[in-house]
Amino acid sequence: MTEPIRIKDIAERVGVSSGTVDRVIHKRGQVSAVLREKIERVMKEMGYEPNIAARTLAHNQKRLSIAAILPDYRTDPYWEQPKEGVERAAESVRHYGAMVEFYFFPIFEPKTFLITVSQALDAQPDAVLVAPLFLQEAQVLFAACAQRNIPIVLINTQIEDDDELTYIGQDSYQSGVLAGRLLNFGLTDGDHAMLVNLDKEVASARHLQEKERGFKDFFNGVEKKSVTIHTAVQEDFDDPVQLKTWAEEQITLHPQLKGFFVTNSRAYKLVEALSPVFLQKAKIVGFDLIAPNLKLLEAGKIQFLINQNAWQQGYYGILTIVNRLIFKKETQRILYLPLDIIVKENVEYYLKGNLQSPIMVV
Amino acid sequence: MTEPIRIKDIAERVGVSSGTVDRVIHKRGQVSAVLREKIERVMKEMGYEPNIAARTLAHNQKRLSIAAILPDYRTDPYWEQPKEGVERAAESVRHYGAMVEFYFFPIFEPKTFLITVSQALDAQPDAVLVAPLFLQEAQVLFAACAQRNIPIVLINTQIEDDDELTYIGQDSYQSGVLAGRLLNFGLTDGDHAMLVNLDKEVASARHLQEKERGFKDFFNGVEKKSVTIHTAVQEDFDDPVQLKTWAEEQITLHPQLKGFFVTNSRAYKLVEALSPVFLQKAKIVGFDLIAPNLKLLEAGKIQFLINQNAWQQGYYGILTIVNRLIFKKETQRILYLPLDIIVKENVEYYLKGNLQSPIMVV
DNA sequence: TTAGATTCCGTGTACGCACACGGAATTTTT
DNA sequence: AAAAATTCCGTGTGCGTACACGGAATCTAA
Repeated sequence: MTEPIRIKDIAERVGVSSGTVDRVIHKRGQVSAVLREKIERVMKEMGYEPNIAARTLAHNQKRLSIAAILPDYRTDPYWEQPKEGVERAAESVRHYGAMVEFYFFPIFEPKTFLITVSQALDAQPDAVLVAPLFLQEAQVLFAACAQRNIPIVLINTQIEDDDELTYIGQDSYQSGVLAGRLLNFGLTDGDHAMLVNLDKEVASARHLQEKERGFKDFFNGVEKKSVTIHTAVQEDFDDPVQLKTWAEEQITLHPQLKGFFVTNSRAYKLVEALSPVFLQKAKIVGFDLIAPNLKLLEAGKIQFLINQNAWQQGYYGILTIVNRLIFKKETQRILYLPLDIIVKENVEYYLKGNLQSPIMVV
Repeated sequence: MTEPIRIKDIAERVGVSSGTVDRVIHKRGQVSAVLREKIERVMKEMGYEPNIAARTLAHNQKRLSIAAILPDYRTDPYWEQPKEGVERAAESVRHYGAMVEFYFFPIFEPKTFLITVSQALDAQPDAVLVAPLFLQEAQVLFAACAQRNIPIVLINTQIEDDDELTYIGQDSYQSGVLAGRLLNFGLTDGDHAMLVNLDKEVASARHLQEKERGFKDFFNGVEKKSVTIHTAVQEDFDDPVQLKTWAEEQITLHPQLKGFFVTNSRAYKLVEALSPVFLQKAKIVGFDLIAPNLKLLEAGKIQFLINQNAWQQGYYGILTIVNRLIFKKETQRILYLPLDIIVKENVEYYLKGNLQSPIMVV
């Protein structure tokens, strides 16, 4: 193995001190143009790559505080996963001087979200990780971060923007297409299928719209069977009685209904609202490996779950920030996590956050 | 954030020098029992965790050479993936003084495998990564490694042994069960399905046996449809004409045949041997994201591919070794990688080795 | 031309850990 | 009891990088 090239090697080759090379590397100026170019050339020639361990060690007096603004995990089991991913990542990077402060907001309250945001910003974080559920209110946060010049990483909900936003999560459209494919496997010609939004403010929820678009596009595509698609929204998913009534209505209305695609992690609520008899023939595709869903997957009452990798969204979100601000690495603007297809036979591999051993980005 | 505890902090608290604490940490003796216990106690109390960056930096005069003994990737596209995973990992850990030397052997030649092994061992590696395709011959390698007291990591083929072997790969039995589940989705009552081994020396290939067992167990289980299962072995898979003849025989023999489970990455060879007409109705489940399979998945001629994560097998294999020997971390004996279900709608996420940014285990 | 301002570059120290070296304290031997 | 051997522990240095500090060289202004 060839010995790694050090700053010192570059310096000696050029005939300057290591401090000068360092200034070039960090673009800290104070170096004449001639010398700078020469040093840059020699660095390329010799293939210099910084020693991360040494860099980290030298850096380690620096402290990095990250604000994680997430929906309250106590109001919705889905949000436990990003939280745990963030916690795990925080643990991994603690040694490098990064710390994470959580700020939780109630899942359906845009106004409280704004209050939470201002609390987070008051603490003067160096970076922000956020699940920007509310399009309007998120803009306020984006503006504030742009003004303070601190990087911001979005998870779960993708919002395009002029600023330097990073998104980590799923491709919602594609997940809708995939759901179509999976339902299609289980259905036969003439069946009806229904896309169900068990959510609030669906019209303004970008990711739900995208899923619907993808789902419909699949069945308009070439490979589909002749399946009729319905769509429905039910905002009162927290009231079992009402949900049951609603579900039975749908079934009577569409007797050919054989398949459901629930666009978020609440497939279990739909299953609970459907009669056991009906369930025997029904095919259900949902999202996310949360406990109530897993139970029904195991019982054969949910056929497929698409894993949104919520845990990884949190984990990679933090790692991305640390990579940028501590290791000063280039990071990608958009990281689409895989759309894992989960059945009971492979579910166990996706439960522990996929990363059995702590992983550190270098 | 609480400041990280350093060796120095421990030393001051106990009233000794950092050198003494260091000797306790590394169990290098030269410390009285009383003091040792006291230091160990204080370390726990204060929750000492070594600074990986500093440790790595201090360690860095050490060199670690790893021998990677793999089937020749030129004879079988499957083996490109582990090779690339190993290469990527090698790149990530180069800074830490680890280097990987490849040793390739022809995929069906046990004798050449032995020669390759002795070549690898002649180079005096500090650790070995191997795909032990040949049960008998692998024992020779295990013995040699045990004698030299160097750790060995197995990928792809799991072999139990008394020695301290580490296995990274799939759970073959479970992948068979999963294949059963997937085929079951596409078949209807009364259909026949066939498990096809396009391989040589199947009887002594542990992982193929396990897949078969899992597949059959699924259809003997509760949730299955009434599907009749056949199994077949075809060793002359490299001769298209012969394979075609054989395939047509099977179809005439079993007119109800609607589904195939190919137990390795050669599903594409079966597809090429089947008539287009027959393929329109056939359901095919295979393994691995190699180019010819991907093309057929895209074309809708293969319904499902199960991803064996061959890339990751190589990647995590190297990382495990580095974790053990450089970072001195505990590593797990068995790492079962996920059994990803791949359809054309989610295939793209699994192609780039899943790790877009270089990742280092710490 | 000289003092002052500015640009440019070298030196030194710290980061936390690993380990070699040697000195002090204790035990064993003479 | 003195010498030798052994156990035990502290000190010092290096790993490669980041950055503060200050000195030397060059440039500007009087």
